[in-house]
Amino acid sequence: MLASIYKKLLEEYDYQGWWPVLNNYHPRDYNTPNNINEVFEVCVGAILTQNTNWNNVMKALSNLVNAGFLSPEKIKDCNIRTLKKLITPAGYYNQKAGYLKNFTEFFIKKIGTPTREELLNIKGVGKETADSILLYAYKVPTFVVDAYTKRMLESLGVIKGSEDYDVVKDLIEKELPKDYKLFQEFHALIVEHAKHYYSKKPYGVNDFLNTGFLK
DNA sequence: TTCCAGGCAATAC
DNA sequence: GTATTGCATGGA
Repeated sequence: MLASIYKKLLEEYDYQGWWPVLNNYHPRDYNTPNNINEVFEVCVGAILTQNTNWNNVMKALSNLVNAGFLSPEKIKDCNIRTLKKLITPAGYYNQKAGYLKNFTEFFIKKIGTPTREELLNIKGVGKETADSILLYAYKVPTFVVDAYTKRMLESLGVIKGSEDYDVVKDLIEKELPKDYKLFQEFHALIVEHAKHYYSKKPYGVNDFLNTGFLK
């Protein structure tokens, strides 16, 4: 079921090349992020994009880059007010500035790939952000369940919609090869698809996935 | 003008 | 244990 959804979405939208680094998507390149700076950038983006559209996140990331602040050392040492100002376009900047400080402190100490547990212990990193960081920054095959994913799967009748995050995550992972490349593409494709069909109510109207092949 | 976005933590029930 | 609420900008 989920494999056929993935296949259909891939046919429709092609490879997405997530996670964007320096504003660039990179379809079929699964080596990105290539270095520690890019890894850090993906993590920062994952925190900034919480309940916020990517366009606003790009503005915040650009501000950080232009100010020379997109590095662990800078974010760790900078004045919190300065940080808030730079990330203002991403919204919730009072909270997110603190979240970035918390994450950066962890990032500087941590050697190698963090565990999900470690990430979840950081104030400001919840399940989706932790999984985004693992999947897109560290290439760990863990699936990212977002609001779009649940919305789409509910509309398609795959889930009820009231399931907990980890239940949906396990359900998806169970039915697919545990491959970080596939997980990256599938999540990105779901977001792309959902922007078309699951952003406005009523959800799922004219979704080509919902017109017969699943039923 | 209203609605929404690639959630999270704190609080209330 | 589950449901609500506050957080905020910028684009459609």
